[in-house]
Amino acid sequence: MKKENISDAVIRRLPRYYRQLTDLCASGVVRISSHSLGQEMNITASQIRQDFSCFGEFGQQGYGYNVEELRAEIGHILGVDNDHHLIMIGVGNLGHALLQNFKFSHAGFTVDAAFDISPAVIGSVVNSVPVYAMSVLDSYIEKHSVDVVVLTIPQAVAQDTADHLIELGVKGFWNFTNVELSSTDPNVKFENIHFADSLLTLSYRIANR
Amino acid sequence: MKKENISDAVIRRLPRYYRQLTDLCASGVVRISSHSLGQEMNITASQIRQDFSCFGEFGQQGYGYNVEELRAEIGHILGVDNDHHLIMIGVGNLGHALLQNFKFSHAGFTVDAAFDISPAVIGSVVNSVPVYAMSVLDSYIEKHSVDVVVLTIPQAVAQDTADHLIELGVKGFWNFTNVELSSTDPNVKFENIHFADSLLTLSYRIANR
DNA sequence: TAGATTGTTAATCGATTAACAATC
DNA sequence: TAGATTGTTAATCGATTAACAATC
Repeated sequence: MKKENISDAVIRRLPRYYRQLTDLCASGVVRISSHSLGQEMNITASQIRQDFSCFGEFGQQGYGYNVEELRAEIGHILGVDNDHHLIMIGVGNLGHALLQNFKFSHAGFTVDAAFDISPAVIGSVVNSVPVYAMSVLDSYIEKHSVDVVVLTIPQAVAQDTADHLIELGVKGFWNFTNVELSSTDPNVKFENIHFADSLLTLSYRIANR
Repeated sequence: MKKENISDAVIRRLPRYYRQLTDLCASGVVRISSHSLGQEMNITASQIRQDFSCFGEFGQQGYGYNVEELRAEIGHILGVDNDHHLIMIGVGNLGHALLQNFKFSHAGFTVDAAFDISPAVIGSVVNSVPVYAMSVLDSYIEKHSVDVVVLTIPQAVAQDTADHLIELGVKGFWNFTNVELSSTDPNVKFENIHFADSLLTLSYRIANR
């Protein structure tokens, strides 16, 4: 175990392992070797063992890995059992869709509240999440613990809103705006969903195959 | 210029360059050097020049790059001037949100139609995109050219739907389901938006800072 | 012209793969 | 026990960075 300097590439594979192992659990598979897991995921057995060894020793020689156990370990590494608290800013079409459909709890998150400027949604409750006015955001954050803010707001106000929230002490952002957010504080983490970048990548691939 | 074997990492940086250059254009910046572009994007000047040199020679010694020209070149490489045609399958909350808000045209895509099984949306028109019944999907694809299918459907039917569409000749998928789609045909391209993977990555980062 | 900056080649760094002793 | 498979060290591969001649 050498918990130092886990590379971005490794971290991004963890959710994939977790997903695959969840599927295997659901199919009732009890044990799996790095070799067969690799075949299913199109990853070499070597890489899988390397990846896991960053965090501990989860297998057994001659046997492989217990699926349920390994799933729990990786889930733990990812923090699904941490009960993080989250609020959403911007309850437009996309925010609404996420509140309705996305299983935040599967990733260990509780959605406590949502905020918007539109009187049309303020006061409503979406999938049991109350929608408040932006004017009460500051006092909300002062009173509650907020680990992550979901930004589903227009591009134009993205960086300003993020800056304001960082000042209030927010350290995690799930950013759906097509803007590269940044902070001078390296402890503030941004995870971006850049729809446009993704579609452009696909555009390149279908044009250059 | 050596258009062979462009790595995934390079391709994924192209949309970011395009985005930054679009912003610079909008700000009226005329020229930029690899050094200043790198500072703005947190990328080394070397890497920027390496990346661009995969596709051609877009700069001028002693001057740098003309912003508008470079933006056009990268847009061209990404295929934004290709007029690709796209249909959406699944007009639930998320599909609806994309149709309403996402600027498909900025990436060079025209959304021709959407399909769903729910009578509640069949026959409706969302942001001037007509929603048809799934039962007419096959005949639609036979009659029209479809470059990309957006999959905003439930997980459970994702791989089956994709398989069926691949048989019908579809070669590009923008996949929003939390499923790893695959095809034996290497010419079929998948680009995934895995919300859950993204949030889990953020969960890891805030838990391990 | 002199200064700036490119495109490209060479050097470095990091990530992936292969190999293998340890051991269940 | 013999076969299988791990965790880890070493070898390879590829991507990033540095350096520099070419030249605007």
